[in-house]
Amino acid sequence: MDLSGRTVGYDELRTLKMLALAGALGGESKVSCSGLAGKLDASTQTASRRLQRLDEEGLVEREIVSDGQWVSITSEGEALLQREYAHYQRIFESQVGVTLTGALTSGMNEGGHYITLPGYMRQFTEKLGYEPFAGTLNVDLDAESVRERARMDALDPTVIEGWEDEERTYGPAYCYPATVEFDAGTYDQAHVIAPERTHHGDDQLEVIAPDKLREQFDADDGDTITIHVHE
Amino acid sequence: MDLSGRTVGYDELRTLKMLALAGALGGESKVSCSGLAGKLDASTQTASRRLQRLDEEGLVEREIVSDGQWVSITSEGEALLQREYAHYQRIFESQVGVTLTGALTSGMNEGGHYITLPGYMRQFTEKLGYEPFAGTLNVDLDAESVRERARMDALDPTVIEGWEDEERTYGPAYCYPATVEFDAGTYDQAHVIAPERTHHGDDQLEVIAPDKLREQFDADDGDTITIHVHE
DNA sequence: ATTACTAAGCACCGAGTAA
DNA sequence: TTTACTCGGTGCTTAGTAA
Repeated sequence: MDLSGRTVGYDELRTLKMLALAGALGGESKVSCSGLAGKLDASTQTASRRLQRLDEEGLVEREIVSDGQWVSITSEGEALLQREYAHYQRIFESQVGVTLTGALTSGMNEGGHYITLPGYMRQFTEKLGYEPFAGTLNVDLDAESVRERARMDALDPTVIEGWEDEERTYGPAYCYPATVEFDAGTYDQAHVIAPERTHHGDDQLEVIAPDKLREQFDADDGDTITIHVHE
Repeated sequence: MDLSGRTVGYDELRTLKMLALAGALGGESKVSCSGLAGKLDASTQTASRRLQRLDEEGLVEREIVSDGQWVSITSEGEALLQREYAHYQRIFESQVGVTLTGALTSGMNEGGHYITLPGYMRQFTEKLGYEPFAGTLNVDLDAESVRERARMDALDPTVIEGWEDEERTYGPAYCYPATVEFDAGTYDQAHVIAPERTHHGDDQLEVIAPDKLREQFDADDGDTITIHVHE
């Protein structure tokens, strides 16, 4: 299973979790290798190495001072912890699924172009059971939802394979079944579609559906909509 | 940091988590080494070995059949996952603390004897700021609370050191600040006291306080009481 | 197809050391 | 005190094989 693609061992994640518990998530936290080594039940060398590695991977930022170091977890590191948390939530909480809210936007609508390409379209028909309307519904997620979104990683998506033509390659995408709530009503045969690797902090969400939702629900830019991503 | 004392590597925990996600928590789940290997991004041999190890540690139970194996996570394994979950909750949830409910009981009241020993009493005065009443309030936790209790591990307790006299040694104990709710009212200067290593499935909880709570709140055996363990 | 053993390779760990 | 380097030893991983 991916830990965000990189070569991050699970022991590193454990170290990252320790740092988060030590308060390195909100902002900087003063850490010493010997102190960390104690918590990890390992040598100071190992603690030092783990911190270096986390640094190299971009999961933490450090400022080394004479009597220790100031460590803060980056947004990438936070995303990793969120993903792990989402797994445990999925294990222990009966309430699965993620509810996101945001404002409808036209955005750049790049997605709308891509999904019509035959390499993708064929797979939608096959794997989702419908041919999506040739455009995506774009949502500007609110801050809370941008964070919540990480929990989608705990669900298992329908994987749309990447492919290539003569000119370029097209990356894989993940589809999550979703229900969309508009002011005018609810639509429940939609899917959230996301590139294989969602950048943390991305506040754009794209939805596909067999129908032109914007028209069907008479929705305009700025309307607040709620997306319930289910399992 | 302890993973329940035993030599359980973090990689094993990761495997256990995967099994839980595969449904091995509620009951048995059919697993094959190759499938598990895929999820773990490791070889089938490693998957096999991890399962063996989890079995040896008593964290899972297995029944090997011709085309795979049926795996179920033991209560000990579940406790381990709960502890890990509690850590993440502590990281991400502002609402920390654990609320437990149960029935008042006289029990054997072993604790009541121990706490009066000078080796402990001295530390209570010093570290908790009061001299506890010479008896513990014993609570029979309900099933839900027995599970919830694992989350206390994510809080950091006041540690009462172990000691010894000529005859025997006395183990260390953990104290967690707590508020106790009786029918007759609420008391908020209490502590839950637990031996260093709580046995999973233990449904007994012991509370100490400067006053004789049973008398002060006119409580009898069988009364339902709520204990809120805070940070 | 399974699970799991053995053996070779390699990555990780920690002692010692430097700055 | 720190952090982090080098360097042996250990133990985990994987390929191959057996059942």
